[in-house]
Amino acid sequence: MNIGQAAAASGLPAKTIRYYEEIGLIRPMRDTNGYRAFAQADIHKLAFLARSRALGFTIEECRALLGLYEDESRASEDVKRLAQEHLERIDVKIGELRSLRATLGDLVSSCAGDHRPDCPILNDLASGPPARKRR
Amino acid sequence: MNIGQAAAASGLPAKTIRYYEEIGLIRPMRDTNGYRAFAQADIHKLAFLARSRALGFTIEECRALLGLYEDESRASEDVKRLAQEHLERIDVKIGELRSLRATLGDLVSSCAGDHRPDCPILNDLASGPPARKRR
DNA sequence: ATGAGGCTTCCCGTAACGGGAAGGTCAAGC
DNA sequence: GCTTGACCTTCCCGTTACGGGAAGCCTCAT
Repeated sequence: MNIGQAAAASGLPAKTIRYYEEIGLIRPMRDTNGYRAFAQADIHKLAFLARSRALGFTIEECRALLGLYEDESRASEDVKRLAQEHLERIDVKIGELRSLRATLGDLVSSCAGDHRPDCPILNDLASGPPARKRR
Repeated sequence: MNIGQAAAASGLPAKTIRYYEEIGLIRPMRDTNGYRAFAQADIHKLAFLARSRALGFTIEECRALLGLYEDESRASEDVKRLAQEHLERIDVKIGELRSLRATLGDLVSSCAGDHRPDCPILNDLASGPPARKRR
């Protein structure tokens, strides 16, 4: 299996697969012509990585997860902790975005959005970031 | 006012201020010794930028907003549209994160997290990203 | 033999800065 | 007058996870 087929089978772009090899996430064999030769085990790893990345894990977390995946003597505790930390990061991020969304939503709805220059959005922006706690 | 004071007054790190000058967001004067000399107008712009960035606008959006801010003949419509688009991006992002959070939350709570190797999280990851629609 | 795809490596660009080096400047204290 | 320490300057590298594109080899079908 060369890289095009590995890409189709794993759902990852060829560029990404090459990158994963470069940073040592996978180590496919090489044919005599220099082409990468992917074994089924490689395809499985790639699919694992694709899914992990899709769930938002960073590359380094994926590396750790892959290590745990291949370690028969792992403790599920270690896996869970990684996922838990990621989950918390997501919650923090959601919180930040919701806060942003609220502020921005207020501003947007307070702006007439017509041909006149007066704009509460610009007024808010011009009031700067410090001393911004006046509710 | 040199850069340290401008930083304190605007709430932006000096590094960021230099960067903003480099990409043409501001154009402070220079003293004879080569030090940047910030006028009040520059401080206002910096505060505007700090607030805009804090609201999640990209640098290019900030550039546009700053342009509108300084354009007395602007239409608030243009400002509102920029903010509206940003708002929609935020909503999309929140949606994605919530979806992720749901999936990840299920996985985390399904994992025993003990010393044993069995782990539903790894099982899920190993099932790859394609054909993942089976509810 | 030639053309169309694949494959290879290599290098640049992304967003928005942060860290740190090497060196000039300024105000204060001795 | 000199030194110290706190500023300031420019410059260059590193970050995340790849994507785009060039230059060139391999293979198969016409």
